[in-house]
Amino acid sequence: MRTVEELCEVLRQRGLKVTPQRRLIFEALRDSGDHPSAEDIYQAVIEVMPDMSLATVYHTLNDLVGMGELVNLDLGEGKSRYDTHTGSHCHLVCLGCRKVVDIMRSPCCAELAAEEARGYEIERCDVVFYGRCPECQGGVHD
Amino acid sequence: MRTVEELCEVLRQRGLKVTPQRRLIFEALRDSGDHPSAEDIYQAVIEVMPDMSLATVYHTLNDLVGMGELVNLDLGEGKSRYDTHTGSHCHLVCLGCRKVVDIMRSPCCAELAAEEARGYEIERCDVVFYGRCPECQGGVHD
DNA sequence: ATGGGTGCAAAAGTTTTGCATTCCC
DNA sequence: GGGAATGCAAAACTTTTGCACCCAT
Repeated sequence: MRTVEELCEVLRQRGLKVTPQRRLIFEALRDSGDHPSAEDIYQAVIEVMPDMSLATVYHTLNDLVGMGELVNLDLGEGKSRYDTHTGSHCHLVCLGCRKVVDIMRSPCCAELAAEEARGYEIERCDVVFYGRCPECQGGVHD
Repeated sequence: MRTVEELCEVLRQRGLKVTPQRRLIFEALRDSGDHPSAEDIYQAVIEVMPDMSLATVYHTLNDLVGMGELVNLDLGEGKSRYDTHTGSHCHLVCLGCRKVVDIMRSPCCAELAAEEARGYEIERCDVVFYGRCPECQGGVHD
């Protein structure tokens, strides 16, 4: 992820405005090592700016996704998570605690044989591994 | 996917009841070549049984998923799609028309090096390719 | 007859939208 | 000053749940 100042510069270059709310959301994204949901970001920012609206959080996150500065992850939880790593990589999700970790390698299956691609122009490939992290092994299952 | 009669037999073996609603939902799944959403199945069954409730559709689909007879696909659309192919395979989604096709091969990236797995017990791996089908190429983007 | 299934409506949860007000440029 | 951003509330949308009634076994 770019620095907060770089993201502000991206906004300016697009004629968008740099507001305290947006700067705070950028900082929350930078500080959330994890893969936060919109609600996670909202909870983080209202610690500092209690009047911030959840709608503002969604607007800003959607803007970042639209500018290619953030990735919207759908891990089958019924809500989105966001990833500041915009490069191609895989994810590993714990079926117990739902923790998500990055696997920093390009999906090896990104190569699709011509007869498999059926004439599609492939744009990207999402790979998600599901398993149990060390802490959740041996415990109750789901 | 099993035949409708086989699915009914699975229900009986579990002490569950075979109702006209459930049989109709099984038929709708069998006849929807595609990867239908709950709403798609609902629209199909109310053609025949107009009083069927959407809640019944959800109940039955969830039961099938719980019994391992159906797979709940999350393709980042904000709603679930269902796949009667329960074996391991990949999916290819058109970013234009959202059509989904199966790629009948086991995800080759299912092998995760020990240092990448970080001690996780890997259970399964979802692979989704995103691209543009022949009909949606050259047209407007999204 | 009995326990599970169904239909209806309401609820829950996430995300979007309309609109008046605020404020960055 | 002007147009975009914000906050609030309501709406949209998918999915779940509570409950009274019904029906397959």
